[in-house]
Amino acid sequence: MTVFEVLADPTRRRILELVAGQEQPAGWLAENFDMSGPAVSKHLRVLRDAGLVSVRQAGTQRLYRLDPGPLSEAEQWIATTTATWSANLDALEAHLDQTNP
Amino acid sequence: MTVFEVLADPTRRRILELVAGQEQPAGWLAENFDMSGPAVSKHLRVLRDAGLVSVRQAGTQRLYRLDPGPLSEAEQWIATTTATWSANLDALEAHLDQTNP
DNA sequence: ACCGAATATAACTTTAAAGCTATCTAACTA
DNA sequence: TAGTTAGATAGCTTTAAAGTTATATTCGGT
Repeated sequence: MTVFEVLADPTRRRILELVAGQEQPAGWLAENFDMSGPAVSKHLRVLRDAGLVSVRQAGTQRLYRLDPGPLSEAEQWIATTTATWSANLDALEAHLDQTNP
Repeated sequence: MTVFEVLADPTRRRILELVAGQEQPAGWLAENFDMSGPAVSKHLRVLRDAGLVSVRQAGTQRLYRLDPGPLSEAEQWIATTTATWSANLDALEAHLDQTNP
């Protein structure tokens, strides 16, 4: 599953927001959503497999925290694509300046 | 459909790359993919609805170009989330520096 | 060793996205 | 104005993601 596919789901984006500030136990995360525990657990699984979160066992609970690596991968794609766009925009403007002084 | 949902599909991401540099006709875009024309047309529809591309009629063909607005929206979400993460990382390091001089 | 709490996995159902073929629309061209 | 080309829409099928309940696992406490 690619980063963008993982980010497509709003529940998963919200989870990432919740664990960005500090690590949080799975149970507490689940409380934030209007769905069953297993459903949230499955989302956590997807996030783990994609490397977007990491887990740490603390007694009986599992603490999740953000792992920003894959996020910057996505950010890069956006930045590159946008850069290509503005490069071309600049070229166009330069051309207009030249032909229409 | 949210920006991230739209970006989840690899065909759509590739289309955005193809129209980032300069506007391109729908037919030429379709040639770049191993799928039917209508399938590509549907992706273009999704991209239009999301405001990620705009179209211009040129004779018999339709020229698509990137519209970067919604992209920066997605970029912002990533940036904010990452920022929250590093803010906390900084706080943690400061704490460690303080307790472990 | 046993029990309860926290979380994960299994098996299943429902829904929607993505593809296909066939058909329609719009614009240029003879 | 009839034909041709470019592209979009309609209707349909298949696949996979996301949810559900039930069951399994793992750890700490008694």
